[in-house]
Amino acid sequence: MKQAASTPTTDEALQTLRDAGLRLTQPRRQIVAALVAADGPLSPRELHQQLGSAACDPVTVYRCLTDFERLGLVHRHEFGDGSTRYQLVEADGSHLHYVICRHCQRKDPIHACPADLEATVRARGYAGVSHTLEFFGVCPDCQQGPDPEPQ
Amino acid sequence: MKQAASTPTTDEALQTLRDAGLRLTQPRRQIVAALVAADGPLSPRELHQQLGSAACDPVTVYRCLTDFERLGLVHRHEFGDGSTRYQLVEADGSHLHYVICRHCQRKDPIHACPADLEATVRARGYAGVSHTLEFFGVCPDCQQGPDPEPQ
DNA sequence: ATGACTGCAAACTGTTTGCATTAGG
DNA sequence: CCTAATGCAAACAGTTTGCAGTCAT
Repeated sequence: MKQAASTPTTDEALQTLRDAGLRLTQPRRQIVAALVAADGPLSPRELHQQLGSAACDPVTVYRCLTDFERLGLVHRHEFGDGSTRYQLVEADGSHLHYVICRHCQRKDPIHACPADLEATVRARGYAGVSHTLEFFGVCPDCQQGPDPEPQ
Repeated sequence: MKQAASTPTTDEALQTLRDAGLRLTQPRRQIVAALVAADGPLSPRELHQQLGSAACDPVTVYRCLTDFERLGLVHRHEFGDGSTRYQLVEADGSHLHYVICRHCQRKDPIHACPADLEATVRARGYAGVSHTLEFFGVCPDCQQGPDPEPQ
């Protein structure tokens, strides 16, 4: 038996690409590795910075992330701050959601997922259902201090 | 007693603005009226087009919608198509969520809301909690015909 | 070999910002 | 009046697109 929700290894993720008929190019390998190593959602820009500009072109990061999402390899987050973030889905297909502090922009993972609501959607006849969910609020710290960290 | 979930009237919405200390300017009145009349989420661009370019500057639409969201007057949607959409919240504070067809981009309202999950967030000490939730899938029509409406 | 993929450059779109002017209370 | 709010112009950021060269298979 394996553990409930573990991040896929780089090899497992690469296998997903191979199975989908995608070529295992150098940029893709590096992007996958960075996603596996990441501890939270990354924007295309952040991802590219971590790889170093020598690794590949920023455009390639966009293209790869789009493909990876289509394969269900990564989950897309819309934090409402102008850029999309991506995070590897767990081995069991689960993913996290976050609360974003309206004041300090801090992202706090929440272990709650409306996976059950997807059943409602499937009942409508939709296939390949996924979802994005983000919470927004003012974190405890920012409620306390009159001005802990505006930005 | 009043009905469960009805769209606020223009006057009710304007009162909200007044209560918040915002001035009832001409552009704001028109934007509120357009939101009340709307039957679904509108992007700033769509909203501005409905008003007619004579009504006000597009920038004003952005500023107003941002303010309105802060007041909890409108709900923000992130359909992942590059632009944010706004919709008036119901009189009882409820709102709708949507399924977006990955193929034809159709938006289908879903009467399911993870309002209960917000309790989890509040339990963490967050205040003024709100959320965005969108579902994505392939609608029945697009599953049928091999190519009903690619775009 | 050959088609998928990348890199580069440039276009685009949605959104934000600064500042002078206008108008709401 | 006096300040919030608007309009205008311009900057910005993230993302997309076209095309020629390159690399995985």
